[in-house]
Amino acid sequence: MRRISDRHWRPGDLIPGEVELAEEFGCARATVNRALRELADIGLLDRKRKAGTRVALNPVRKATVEIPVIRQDVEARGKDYSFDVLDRKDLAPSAILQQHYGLAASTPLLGLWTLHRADTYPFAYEERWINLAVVPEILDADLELLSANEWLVRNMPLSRGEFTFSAGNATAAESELLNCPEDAALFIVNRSTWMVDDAITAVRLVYAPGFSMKTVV
Amino acid sequence: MRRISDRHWRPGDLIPGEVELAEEFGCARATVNRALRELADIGLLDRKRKAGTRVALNPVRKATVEIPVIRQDVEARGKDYSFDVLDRKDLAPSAILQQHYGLAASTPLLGLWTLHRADTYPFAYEERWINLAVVPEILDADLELLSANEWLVRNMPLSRGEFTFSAGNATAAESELLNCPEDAALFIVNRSTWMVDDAITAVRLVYAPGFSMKTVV
DNA sequence: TTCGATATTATGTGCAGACATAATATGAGT
DNA sequence: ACTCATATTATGTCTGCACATAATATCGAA
Repeated sequence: MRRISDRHWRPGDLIPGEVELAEEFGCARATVNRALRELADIGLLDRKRKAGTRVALNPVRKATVEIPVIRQDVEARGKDYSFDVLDRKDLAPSAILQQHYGLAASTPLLGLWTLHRADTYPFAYEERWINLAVVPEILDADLELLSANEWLVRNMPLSRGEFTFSAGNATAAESELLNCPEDAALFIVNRSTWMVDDAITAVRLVYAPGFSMKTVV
Repeated sequence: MRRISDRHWRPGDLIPGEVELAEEFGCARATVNRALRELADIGLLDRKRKAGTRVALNPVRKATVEIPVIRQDVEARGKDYSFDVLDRKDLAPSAILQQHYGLAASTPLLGLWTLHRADTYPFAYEERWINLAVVPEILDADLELLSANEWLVRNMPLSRGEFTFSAGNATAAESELLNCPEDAALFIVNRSTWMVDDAITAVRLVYAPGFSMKTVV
Protein backbone atom coordinates (compact mmCIF):
# COMPACT_ATOMS: atom_id res chain seq x y z
CA MET A 1 0.00 0.00 0.00
CA ARG A 2 2.81 2.40 0.80
CA ARG A 3 4.51 1.58 -2.45
CA ILE A 4 1.36 2.42 -4.33
CA SER A 5 0.92 5.56 -2.28
CA ASP A 6 4.38 6.92 -2.90
CA ARG A 7 4.16 5.98 -6.55
CA HIS A 8 7.02 3.54 -6.27
CA TRP A 9 4.59 1.25 -8.05
CA ARG A 10 2.47 3.28 -10.42
CA PRO A 11 -1.01 2.57 -11.74
CA GLY A 12 -0.75 -0.15 -14.36
CA ASP A 13 2.60 -1.44 -13.14
CA LEU A 14 3.14 -5.14 -12.76
CA ILE A 15 4.37 -5.78 -9.26
CA PRO A 16 6.66 -8.65 -8.23
CA GLY A 17 5.15 -12.10 -7.77
CA GLU A 18 4.12 -13.51 -4.45
CA VAL A 19 7.21 -15.67 -4.04
CA GLU A 20 9.51 -12.74 -4.68
CA LEU A 21 7.67 -10.48 -2.25
CA ALA A 22 7.66 -13.19 0.37
CA GLU A 23 11.41 -13.41 0.08
CA GLU A 24 11.85 -9.66 0.19
CA PHE A 25 9.69 -9.20 3.25
CA GLY A 26 10.97 -12.34 4.90
CA CYS A 27 7.58 -13.95 5.30
CA ALA A 28 5.58 -16.83 3.89
CA ARG A 29 3.81 -16.71 0.57
CA ALA A 30 0.47 -17.16 2.32
CA THR A 31 1.07 -13.92 4.16
CA VAL A 32 1.86 -12.04 0.98
CA ASN A 33 -1.15 -13.68 -0.60
CA ARG A 34 -3.47 -12.42 2.07
CA ALA A 35 -2.04 -8.91 1.93
CA LEU A 36 -2.39 -8.76 -1.84
CA ARG A 37 -5.85 -10.26 -1.71
CA GLU A 38 -6.99 -7.63 0.76
CA LEU A 39 -5.55 -4.84 -1.37
CA ALA A 40 -7.31 -6.30 -4.38
CA ASP A 41 -10.53 -6.44 -2.38
CA ILE A 42 -10.45 -2.73 -1.76
CA GLY A 43 -9.71 -2.12 -5.40
CA LEU A 44 -6.08 -1.06 -5.25
CA LEU A 45 -4.75 -4.06 -7.16
CA ASP A 46 -5.92 -6.12 -10.09
CA ARG A 47 -4.96 -9.77 -9.97
CA LYS A 48 -5.13 -12.45 -12.60
CA ARG A 49 -3.80 -15.94 -12.54
CA LYS A 50 -0.55 -16.37 -14.29
CA ALA A 51 -0.83 -12.82 -15.61
CA GLY A 52 0.37 -11.42 -12.30
CA THR A 53 -0.67 -8.54 -10.08
CA ARG A 54 -0.94 -4.97 -11.27
CA VAL A 55 -1.66 -1.69 -9.58
CA ALA A 56 -5.24 -0.89 -10.52
CA LEU A 57 -5.36 1.45 -13.47
CA ASN A 58 -8.85 2.63 -12.80
CA PRO A 59 -9.08 2.45 -9.08
CA VAL A 60 -12.85 2.32 -9.07
CA ARG A 61 -13.19 3.80 -5.68
CA LYS A 62 -15.11 1.31 -3.68
CA ALA A 63 -16.75 3.01 -0.80
CA THR A 64 -18.35 0.81 1.74
CA VAL A 65 -21.44 2.48 3.07
CA GLU A 66 -22.87 1.05 6.20
CA ILE A 67 -26.60 1.01 6.12
CA PRO A 68 -27.75 0.70 9.67
CA VAL A 69 -31.20 0.14 10.97
CA ILE A 70 -32.83 3.55 11.24
CA ARG A 71 -32.96 3.35 15.00
CA GLN A 72 -29.21 2.92 15.18
CA ASP A 73 -28.74 5.74 12.72
CA VAL A 74 -30.81 8.09 14.84
CA GLU A 75 -29.22 7.01 18.07
CA ALA A 76 -25.76 7.41 16.59
CA ARG A 77 -26.67 11.04 16.04
CA GLY A 78 -27.41 11.35 19.73
CA LYS A 79 -31.16 11.63 19.35
CA ASP A 80 -34.06 9.71 20.78
CA TYR A 81 -35.66 7.35 18.34
CA SER A 82 -39.36 6.77 17.96
CA PHE A 83 -41.66 5.83 15.15
CA ASP A 84 -45.33 5.66 14.22
CA VAL A 85 -47.06 3.25 11.95
CA LEU A 86 -49.27 5.63 10.02
CA ASP A 87 -51.11 3.05 8.03
CA ARG A 88 -51.15 -0.64 7.46
CA LYS A 89 -53.18 -2.69 5.07
CA ASP A 90 -53.22 -5.79 2.94
CA LEU A 91 -52.27 -5.34 -0.65
CA ALA A 92 -52.19 -7.23 -3.87
CA PRO A 93 -49.13 -6.67 -6.03
CA SER A 94 -49.58 -4.22 -8.87
CA ALA A 95 -48.62 -5.26 -12.35
CA ILE A 96 -45.34 -3.43 -11.98
CA LEU A 97 -44.51 -5.16 -8.72
CA GLN A 98 -45.46 -8.50 -10.21
CA GLN A 99 -43.10 -8.01 -13.04
CA HIS A 100 -40.22 -6.38 -11.26
CA TYR A 101 -40.20 -8.66 -8.25
CA GLY A 102 -41.53 -11.81 -9.85
CA LEU A 103 -44.60 -11.92 -7.64
CA ALA A 104 -47.72 -13.87 -8.46
CA ALA A 105 -50.91 -11.82 -8.67
CA SER A 106 -52.28 -13.80 -5.77
CA THR A 107 -49.33 -13.12 -3.44
CA PRO A 108 -50.60 -11.51 -0.26
CA LEU A 109 -48.66 -8.40 0.67
CA LEU A 110 -48.65 -6.33 3.80
CA GLY A 111 -48.31 -2.60 3.22
CA LEU A 112 -46.83 -0.39 5.91
CA TRP A 113 -46.42 3.36 6.08
CA THR A 114 -44.17 4.51 8.86
CA LEU A 115 -42.77 7.79 10.11
CA HIS A 116 -39.44 7.64 11.93
CA ARG A 117 -38.58 10.38 14.36
CA ALA A 118 -35.46 11.75 15.97
CA ASP A 119 -36.28 13.68 19.14
CA THR A 120 -39.87 14.11 17.95
CA TYR A 121 -38.66 15.68 14.69
CA PRO A 122 -39.51 13.73 11.58
CA PHE A 123 -36.44 11.86 10.40
CA ALA A 124 -37.58 9.63 7.58
CA TYR A 125 -40.78 8.45 5.98
CA GLU A 126 -41.01 4.83 5.01
CA GLU A 127 -43.25 3.03 2.56
CA ARG A 128 -42.91 -0.70 2.57
CA TRP A 129 -44.51 -3.89 1.42
CA ILE A 130 -43.78 -7.29 2.83
CA ASN A 131 -44.35 -10.60 1.11
CA LEU A 132 -46.64 -12.49 3.47
CA ALA A 133 -46.27 -15.68 1.50
CA VAL A 134 -42.65 -15.78 2.66
CA VAL A 135 -42.95 -14.26 6.13
CA PRO A 136 -46.43 -14.95 7.44
CA GLU A 137 -45.08 -14.89 11.02
CA ILE A 138 -44.74 -11.15 10.87
CA LEU A 139 -48.50 -10.91 11.35
CA ASP A 140 -47.99 -12.19 14.90
CA ALA A 141 -45.45 -9.47 15.68
CA ASP A 142 -46.37 -6.20 17.30
CA LEU A 143 -45.03 -3.84 14.71
CA GLU A 144 -45.91 -0.84 16.83
CA LEU A 145 -43.25 -1.95 19.27
CA LEU A 146 -40.46 -3.19 17.08
CA SER A 147 -40.32 -1.65 13.63
CA ALA A 148 -40.90 -3.93 10.68
CA ASN A 149 -37.39 -3.10 9.61
CA GLU A 150 -35.87 -4.48 12.77
CA TRP A 151 -38.26 -7.40 12.96
CA LEU A 152 -37.19 -8.48 9.50
CA VAL A 153 -33.53 -7.93 10.19
CA ARG A 154 -33.73 -10.10 13.25
CA ASN A 155 -36.03 -12.78 11.98
CA MET A 156 -35.45 -13.09 8.31
CA PRO A 157 -32.41 -14.41 6.60
CA LEU A 158 -31.02 -12.33 3.84
CA SER A 159 -29.58 -13.65 0.68
CA ARG A 160 -29.59 -10.70 -1.66
CA GLY A 161 -30.29 -7.03 -1.40
CA GLU A 162 -30.41 -4.10 -3.74
CA PHE A 163 -30.06 -0.45 -2.88
CA THR A 164 -30.72 2.58 -4.97
CA PHE A 165 -29.88 6.05 -3.79
CA SER A 166 -31.41 9.07 -5.43
CA ALA A 167 -32.85 12.50 -4.87
CA GLY A 168 -36.42 13.64 -5.29
CA ASN A 169 -38.65 16.62 -4.63
CA ALA A 170 -40.99 16.39 -1.68
CA THR A 171 -44.57 15.70 -2.67
CA ALA A 172 -47.36 17.51 -0.88
CA ALA A 173 -47.88 14.55 1.42
CA GLU A 174 -44.19 14.12 2.12
CA SER A 175 -43.67 17.79 2.84
CA GLU A 176 -46.38 17.62 5.44
CA LEU A 177 -45.10 14.44 7.03
CA LEU A 178 -41.50 15.54 7.09
CA ASN A 179 -42.35 19.08 8.04
CA CYS A 180 -40.53 20.68 5.15
CA PRO A 181 -41.39 22.90 2.19
CA GLU A 182 -43.03 21.30 -0.77
CA ASP A 183 -40.47 20.49 -3.46
CA ALA A 184 -37.66 20.37 -0.90
CA ALA A 185 -34.90 18.09 -2.11
CA LEU A 186 -35.05 14.79 -0.28
CA PHE A 187 -32.59 11.94 -0.10
CA ILE A 188 -34.27 8.72 -1.11
CA VAL A 189 -33.21 5.15 -0.60
CA ASN A 190 -34.93 2.26 -2.29
CA ARG A 191 -34.11 -1.08 -0.90
CA SER A 192 -35.34 -4.54 -1.74
CA THR A 193 -34.29 -7.87 -0.37
CA TRP A 194 -34.66 -11.35 -1.68
CA MET A 195 -34.47 -14.75 -0.12
CA VAL A 196 -33.08 -16.89 -2.89
CA ASP A 197 -35.73 -16.21 -5.55
CA ASP A 198 -38.49 -14.82 -3.38
CA ALA A 199 -38.80 -11.11 -2.88
CA ILE A 200 -39.24 -10.53 0.83
CA THR A 201 -39.72 -6.84 1.12
CA ALA A 202 -39.16 -3.56 -0.64
CA VAL A 203 -38.85 -0.21 1.03
CA ARG A 204 -38.78 3.36 -0.08
CA LEU A 205 -37.20 5.57 2.52
CA VAL A 206 -37.49 9.32 2.21
CA TYR A 207 -35.23 11.22 4.56
CA ALA A 208 -35.98 14.65 5.95
CA PRO A 209 -34.00 17.52 4.44
CA GLY A 210 -30.45 17.82 5.71
CA PHE A 211 -29.84 14.10 5.80
CA SER A 212 -26.55 12.95 4.41
CA MET A 213 -24.81 9.65 4.18
CA LYS A 214 -21.14 9.72 4.94
CA THR A 215 -18.53 7.14 4.23
CA VAL A 216 -14.79 6.88 4.56
CA VAL A 217 -12.45 4.86 2.38
CA MET B 1 -23.96 -18.72 5.30
CA ARG B 2 -26.59 -21.29 4.58
CA ARG B 3 -27.01 -22.01 8.26
CA ILE B 4 -27.59 -18.34 8.91
CA SER B 5 -29.95 -18.13 5.97
CA ASP B 6 -32.13 -21.02 7.01
CA ARG B 7 -32.08 -19.82 10.59
CA HIS B 8 -30.34 -22.93 11.82
CA TRP B 9 -28.08 -20.40 13.52
CA ARG B 10 -30.15 -17.41 14.54
CA PRO B 11 -29.06 -13.83 15.06
CA GLY B 12 -27.24 -13.61 18.37
CA ASP B 13 -26.41 -17.31 18.50
CA LEU B 14 -22.94 -18.41 19.40
CA ILE B 15 -21.72 -20.73 16.68
CA PRO B 16 -19.25 -23.58 17.20
CA GLY B 17 -15.56 -22.75 17.43
CA GLU B 18 -13.18 -22.97 14.52
CA VAL B 19 -11.68 -26.29 15.59
CA GLU B 20 -15.10 -27.88 15.90
CA LEU B 21 -16.24 -26.60 12.52
CA ALA B 22 -13.01 -27.76 10.91
CA GLU B 23 -13.67 -31.22 12.24
CA GLU B 24 -17.28 -31.21 11.11
CA PHE B 25 -16.50 -30.06 7.60
CA GLY B 26 -13.37 -32.16 7.39
CA CYS B 27 -11.06 -29.30 6.61
CA ALA B 28 -8.27 -27.33 8.23
CA ARG B 29 -8.84 -24.61 10.77
CA ALA B 30 -7.25 -22.09 8.42
CA THR B 31 -10.01 -22.78 5.93
CA VAL B 32 -12.73 -22.32 8.51
CA ASN B 33 -10.95 -19.19 9.66
CA ARG B 34 -10.99 -17.67 6.22
CA ALA B 35 -14.64 -18.52 5.70
CA LEU B 36 -15.64 -17.01 9.02
CA ARG B 37 -13.46 -13.97 8.46
CA GLU B 38 -15.08 -13.32 5.12
CA LEU B 39 -18.55 -13.67 6.60
CA ALA B 40 -17.56 -11.27 9.36
CA ASP B 41 -16.24 -8.86 6.73
CA ILE B 42 -19.60 -8.65 5.06
CA GLY B 43 -21.25 -8.14 8.40
CA LEU B 44 -22.97 -11.50 8.91
CA LEU B 45 -20.89 -12.55 11.88
CA ASP B 46 -19.42 -10.82 14.90
CA ARG B 47 -16.17 -12.25 16.12
CA LYS B 48 -14.27 -11.62 19.31
CA ARG B 49 -11.24 -13.35 20.64
CA LYS B 50 -11.95 -15.92 23.23
CA ALA B 51 -15.58 -14.82 23.28
CA GLY B 52 -16.31 -16.78 20.15
CA THR B 53 -18.26 -16.10 16.99
CA ARG B 54 -21.89 -15.00 16.95
CA VAL B 55 -24.40 -14.43 14.20
CA ALA B 56 -24.60 -10.66 13.88
CA LEU B 57 -27.52 -9.31 15.85
CA ASN B 58 -27.62 -6.08 13.93
CA PRO B 59 -26.43 -7.02 10.52
CA VAL B 60 -25.38 -3.53 9.56
CA ARG B 61 -25.81 -3.95 5.88
CA LYS B 62 -22.55 -3.00 4.34
CA ALA B 63 -23.17 -2.01 0.79
CA THR B 64 -20.15 -1.47 -1.37
CA VAL B 65 -20.85 1.31 -3.78
CA GLU B 66 -18.48 1.60 -6.64
CA ILE B 67 -17.67 5.15 -7.47
CA PRO B 68 -16.28 5.18 -10.95
CA VAL B 69 -14.70 8.00 -12.81
CA ILE B 70 -17.52 9.97 -14.40
CA ARG B 71 -16.44 9.01 -17.88
CA GLN B 72 -16.80 5.33 -17.04
CA ASP B 73 -20.14 5.99 -15.43
CA VAL B 74 -21.44 7.70 -18.54
CA GLU B 75 -20.01 5.11 -20.88
CA ALA B 76 -21.48 2.32 -18.80
CA ARG B 77 -24.85 3.86 -19.53
CA GLY B 78 -24.11 3.57 -23.22
CA LYS B 79 -23.66 7.28 -23.81
CA ASP B 80 -20.88 9.35 -25.28
CA TYR B 81 -18.88 11.21 -22.71
CA SER B 82 -17.62 14.74 -23.06
CA PHE B 83 -16.87 17.58 -20.72
CA ASP B 84 -16.15 21.29 -20.65
CA VAL B 85 -14.02 23.21 -18.25
CA LEU B 86 -16.26 26.20 -17.65
CA ASP B 87 -13.90 28.13 -15.50
CA ARG B 88 -10.51 27.79 -13.93
CA LYS B 89 -8.68 30.08 -11.59
CA ASP B 90 -6.23 30.26 -8.77
CA LEU B 91 -7.69 30.45 -5.32
CA ALA B 92 -6.66 31.01 -1.77
CA PRO B 93 -8.34 28.80 0.79
CA SER B 94 -11.22 30.41 2.63
CA ALA B 95 -11.24 30.33 6.39
CA ILE B 96 -13.60 27.38 6.31
CA LEU B 97 -11.39 25.41 3.93
CA GLN B 98 -8.36 26.24 6.04
CA GLN B 99 -9.98 24.86 9.10
CA HIS B 100 -11.74 21.87 7.63
CA TYR B 101 -8.89 20.67 5.48
CA GLY B 102 -5.98 21.90 7.56
CA LEU B 103 -4.71 24.18 4.80
CA ALA B 104 -2.39 27.11 5.40
CA ALA B 105 -3.69 30.49 4.28
CA SER B 106 -0.83 30.66 1.81
CA THR B 107 -1.57 27.31 0.15
CA PRO B 108 -2.11 27.82 -3.57
CA LEU B 109 -5.26 26.20 -4.86
CA LEU B 110 -6.51 25.61 -8.35
CA GLY B 111 -10.25 26.00 -8.76
CA LEU B 112 -12.04 24.17 -11.56
CA TRP B 113 -15.64 24.28 -12.68
CA THR B 114 -16.57 21.53 -15.07
CA LEU B 115 -19.68 20.32 -16.82
CA HIS B 116 -19.83 16.64 -17.70
CA ARG B 117 -22.05 15.53 -20.52
CA ALA B 118 -23.64 12.30 -21.69
CA ASP B 119 -24.55 12.49 -25.38
CA THR B 120 -24.48 16.29 -25.22
CA TYR B 121 -26.97 16.28 -22.35
CA PRO B 122 -25.67 17.67 -19.10
CA PHE B 123 -24.84 14.81 -16.76
CA ALA B 124 -23.14 16.37 -13.78
CA TYR B 125 -21.72 19.68 -12.70
CA GLU B 126 -18.45 19.65 -10.83
CA GLU B 127 -16.83 22.20 -8.57
CA ARG B 128 -13.37 21.33 -7.43
CA TRP B 129 -10.26 22.71 -5.85
CA ILE B 130 -6.87 21.11 -6.04
CA ASN B 131 -4.00 21.66 -3.63
CA LEU B 132 -1.16 22.90 -5.83
CA ALA B 133 1.32 22.61 -3.01
CA VAL B 134 0.90 18.85 -3.22
CA VAL B 135 0.33 18.38 -6.97
CA PRO B 136 2.05 21.23 -8.79
CA GLU B 137 2.53 18.94 -11.82
CA ILE B 138 -1.13 19.21 -12.67
CA LEU B 139 -0.44 22.67 -14.05
CA ASP B 140 1.48 20.98 -16.87
CA ALA B 141 -1.44 18.76 -17.78
CA ASP B 142 -3.96 19.66 -20.42
CA LEU B 143 -7.10 19.46 -18.37
CA GLU B 144 -9.26 20.15 -21.40
CA LEU B 145 -8.21 16.79 -22.74
CA LEU B 146 -8.14 14.58 -19.69
CA SER B 147 -10.43 15.63 -16.88
CA ALA B 148 -8.84 16.66 -13.61
CA ASN B 149 -10.65 13.74 -12.05
CA GLU B 150 -8.92 11.22 -14.28
CA TRP B 151 -5.60 12.99 -14.15
CA LEU B 152 -5.63 12.78 -10.38
CA VAL B 153 -6.77 9.20 -10.32
CA ARG B 154 -3.94 8.20 -12.61
CA ASN B 155 -1.22 10.35 -11.16
CA MET B 156 -1.95 10.84 -7.54
CA PRO B 157 -2.01 8.25 -4.84
CA LEU B 158 -4.66 8.54 -2.23
CA SER B 159 -4.42 7.38 1.29
CA ARG B 160 -7.76 8.49 2.55
CA GLY B 161 -11.02 9.55 1.04
CA GLU B 162 -14.30 10.78 2.34
CA PHE B 163 -17.63 10.72 0.57
CA THR B 164 -20.86 12.38 1.52
CA PHE B 165 -24.06 11.73 -0.36
CA SER B 166 -26.96 14.09 -0.04
CA ALA B 167 -29.78 15.80 -1.88
CA GLY B 168 -30.18 19.49 -2.63
CA ASN B 169 -32.38 21.83 -4.61
CA ALA B 170 -30.98 23.19 -7.84
CA THR B 171 -29.81 26.76 -7.56
CA ALA B 172 -30.52 29.16 -10.40
CA ALA B 173 -27.05 28.58 -11.82
CA GLU B 174 -27.27 24.83 -11.49
CA SER B 175 -30.68 24.65 -13.08
CA GLU B 176 -29.33 26.48 -16.08
CA LEU B 177 -26.21 24.35 -16.36
CA LEU B 178 -28.02 21.08 -15.88
CA ASN B 179 -30.96 22.13 -17.97
CA CYS B 180 -33.54 21.44 -15.30
CA PRO B 181 -36.16 23.40 -13.37
CA GLU B 182 -34.98 25.57 -10.55
CA ASP B 183 -35.39 23.78 -7.22
CA ALA B 184 -35.29 20.39 -8.91
CA ALA B 185 -33.98 17.77 -6.48
CA LEU B 186 -30.39 16.91 -7.32
CA PHE B 187 -28.19 14.12 -6.10
CA ILE B 188 -25.01 15.54 -4.64
CA VAL B 189 -21.73 13.87 -3.87
CA ASN B 190 -19.03 15.59 -1.88
CA ARG B 191 -15.70 13.90 -2.05
CA SER B 192 -12.36 14.82 -0.59
CA THR B 193 -9.11 12.93 -0.68
CA TRP B 194 -6.02 13.11 1.43
CA MET B 195 -2.49 11.95 0.97
CA VAL B 196 -1.40 11.17 4.50
CA ASP B 197 -2.08 14.55 6.14
CA ASP B 198 -2.29 16.72 3.06
CA ALA B 199 -5.63 17.45 1.50
CA ILE B 200 -5.23 16.87 -2.23
CA THR B 201 -8.56 17.80 -3.63
CA ALA B 202 -12.20 18.27 -2.78
CA VAL B 203 -15.06 18.00 -5.21
CA ARG B 204 -18.72 18.75 -5.15
CA LEU B 205 -20.55 16.84 -7.82
CA VAL B 206 -24.11 17.74 -8.66
CA TYR B 207 -25.84 15.20 -10.86
CA ALA B 208 -28.62 16.03 -13.27
CA PRO B 209 -32.12 14.97 -12.22
CA GLY B 210 -32.85 11.30 -12.66
CA PHE B 211 -29.44 10.16 -11.55
CA SER B 212 -29.37 7.26 -9.16
CA MET B 213 -26.68 5.20 -7.60
CA LYS B 214 -27.33 1.50 -7.46
CA THR B 215 -25.60 -1.15 -5.45
CA VAL B 216 -26.08 -4.81 -4.79
CA VAL B 217 -25.22 -6.68 -1.63
C1' DT C 1 3.64 -18.76 -41.42
C1' DT C 2 0.04 -20.67 -38.90
C1' DC C 3 -2.10 -23.76 -35.91
C1' DG C 4 -2.38 -26.62 -31.96
C1' DA C 5 -0.57 -29.40 -28.33
C1' DT C 6 2.41 -28.97 -24.41
C1' DA C 7 5.12 -26.76 -20.87
C1' DT C 8 5.50 -23.10 -17.80
C1' DT C 9 4.13 -20.00 -14.35
C1' DA C 10 1.59 -16.87 -11.08
C1' DT C 11 -2.19 -16.86 -8.52
C1' DG C 12 -6.06 -19.66 -5.97
C1' DT C 13 -6.92 -22.68 -2.51
C1' DG C 14 -6.00 -25.97 0.70
C1' DC C 15 -3.51 -28.56 4.75
C1' DA C 16 -1.18 -29.13 9.37
C1' DG C 17 1.01 -27.06 12.93
C1' DA C 18 2.69 -23.15 15.83
C1' DC C 19 2.70 -19.10 18.66
C1' DA C 20 0.30 -14.46 19.89
C1' DT C 21 -3.31 -12.04 22.00
C1' DA C 22 -7.41 -10.68 24.19
C1' DA C 23 -11.20 -11.90 26.85
C1' DT C 24 -13.10 -14.79 30.01
C1' DA C 25 -13.11 -18.12 33.89
C1' DT C 26 -11.05 -19.67 38.00
C1' DG C 27 -9.27 -19.66 42.42
C1' DA C 28 -6.48 -17.77 46.23
C1' DG C 29 -6.22 -14.26 49.47
C1' DT C 30 -8.14 -10.37 51.97
C1' DA D 1 -18.30 -10.60 49.20
C1' DC D 2 -14.73 -8.62 46.80
C1' DT D 3 -10.19 -8.07 44.47
C1' DC D 4 -6.45 -9.50 41.94
C1' DA D 5 -3.35 -12.70 39.84
C1' DT D 6 -3.35 -16.83 37.07
C1' DA D 7 -5.04 -20.30 33.89
C1' DT D 8 -7.75 -21.19 30.10
C1' DT D 9 -9.51 -20.67 25.61
C1' DA D 10 -11.15 -18.96 21.01
C1' DT D 11 -9.75 -16.23 17.61
C1' DG D 12 -5.70 -13.76 15.08
C1' DT D 13 -1.82 -14.43 12.55
C1' DC D 14 1.92 -16.76 10.62
C1' DT D 15 4.96 -20.58 8.56
C1' DG D 16 5.94 -24.07 5.09
C1' DC D 17 4.33 -27.08 2.06
C1' DA D 18 1.23 -28.99 -1.62
C1' DC D 19 -1.76 -29.28 -5.41
C1' DA D 20 -5.32 -26.83 -8.63
C1' DT D 21 -6.25 -23.75 -12.23
C1' DA D 22 -6.05 -20.36 -15.69
C1' DA D 23 -3.39 -17.72 -18.69
C1' DT D 24 0.56 -17.30 -21.22
C1' DA D 25 4.76 -18.91 -23.65
C1' DT D 26 7.01 -22.26 -26.32
C1' DC D 27 7.86 -25.29 -29.84
C1' DG D 28 7.00 -28.74 -33.35
C1' DA D 29 4.21 -30.14 -37.29
C1' DA D 30 1.51 -29.04 -41.29
